[in-house]
Amino acid sequence: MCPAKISESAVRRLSLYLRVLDAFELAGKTTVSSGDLAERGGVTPAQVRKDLSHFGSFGKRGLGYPVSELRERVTEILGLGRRWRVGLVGAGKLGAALFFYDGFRGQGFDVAAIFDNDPDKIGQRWGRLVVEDIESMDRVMRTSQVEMGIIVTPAVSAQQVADRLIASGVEAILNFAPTRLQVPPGITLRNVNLEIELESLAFALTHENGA
Amino acid sequence: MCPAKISESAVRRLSLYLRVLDAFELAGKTTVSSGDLAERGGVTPAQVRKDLSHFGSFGKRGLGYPVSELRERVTEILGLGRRWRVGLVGAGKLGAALFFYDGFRGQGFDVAAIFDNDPDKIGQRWGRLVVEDIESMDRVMRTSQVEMGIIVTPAVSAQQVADRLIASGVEAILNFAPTRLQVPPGITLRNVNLEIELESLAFALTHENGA
DNA sequence: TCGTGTGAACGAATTCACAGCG
DNA sequence: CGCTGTGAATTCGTTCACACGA
Repeated sequence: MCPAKISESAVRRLSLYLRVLDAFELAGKTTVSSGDLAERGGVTPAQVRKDLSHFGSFGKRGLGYPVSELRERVTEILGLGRRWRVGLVGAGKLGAALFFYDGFRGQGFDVAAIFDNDPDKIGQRWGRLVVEDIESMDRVMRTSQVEMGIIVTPAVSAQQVADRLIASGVEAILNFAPTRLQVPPGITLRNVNLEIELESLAFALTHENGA
Repeated sequence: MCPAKISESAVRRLSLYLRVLDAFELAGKTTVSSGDLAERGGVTPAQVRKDLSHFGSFGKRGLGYPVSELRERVTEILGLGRRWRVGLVGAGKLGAALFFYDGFRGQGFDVAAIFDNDPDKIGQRWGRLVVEDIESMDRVMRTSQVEMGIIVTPAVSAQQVADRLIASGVEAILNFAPTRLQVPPGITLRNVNLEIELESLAFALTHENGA
């Protein structure tokens, strides 16, 4: 009922449901059925029920799920009942875009440190933070109690940055650099790779038969 | 051998192999085994062979695959034997980061138009382009022969933008807005959602047992 | 009756294991 | 031999279908 082995995609769907629940709660609905959630989330009702059932029985038969309570439970399950401290490595354009992106702090994630190795960037003030030298990562990460790292450096530096992050105690990394990173077991890594996304679109357009 | 139904993840692995092949070719290697590719790509040798076998027999038994030839074939398969024209919708920070990102044009993708609905942004010169009014999307997209759209607008505008892109003849969309987009069949959609990635990291950190 | 929760059926994707060719 | 190419076996995720409780 609680934790066996939840698939990566199931977890991502929970994020989705959470957003749908937010919308329903805002709209004043007090209960939703798996069908309601499914429709707004673009999945099947059975999928919704199965996903939720991994963590317990939150619904009432014949009625559906209590919106507010389910929202709380899913928030808890995803580990969003608290705030997370994030370190951003790479003070380039993409780093800036992420840093100044609002729906970030709104969701419980605080950027607590920014790093770069470019002397021109180090010392710059970004909002309430100052861009730190990558060399002082270990010290800064520990004093700021950073738990997650986001890599927005060029590909060549990414592995080195990942190694440093891990050495500083970070156990979860989101990598935007177009490189396959090697991380030891126990470290969670997610990749966002623009090139791969575009190439998969190119493949789809090239191999579509009809239309 | 050629086209049945290739899974999305298999296509993404092809992108990966392509990058590994680039590295091998640069290093002067002339043949690689599935084991070589697997090691550098973080997958199993059997997976590599299976993925490639969907498109033909490129290897020699007892020897491996000819690097240069395989690289050409995979490039062709992914639809990267030509350049693609991309339209960027949203001239904010993230849009700018993507626009000025190099490894974009390097991979065969050219941003051919940028749109926004903010009067302050419309008319701005970005490199060789001028930010266009979203209202003129249909005309601009057609004269620029744009084939793919990238959405980097706030969530509230994203669906409307997607509809317009599709009306302008675009059949492939990469969506960075944190919203579930509805698109008709025949339109390829990929989502990149920062919030979902972070939440999946939060889940992983919350539910890790060992350490 | 309605919608959940869930075992069972199904299907997709990965891995295994080996025949076959250089 | 060594390594590919591929059916067979397996694992994993999704969907079905129905018993059960509100």
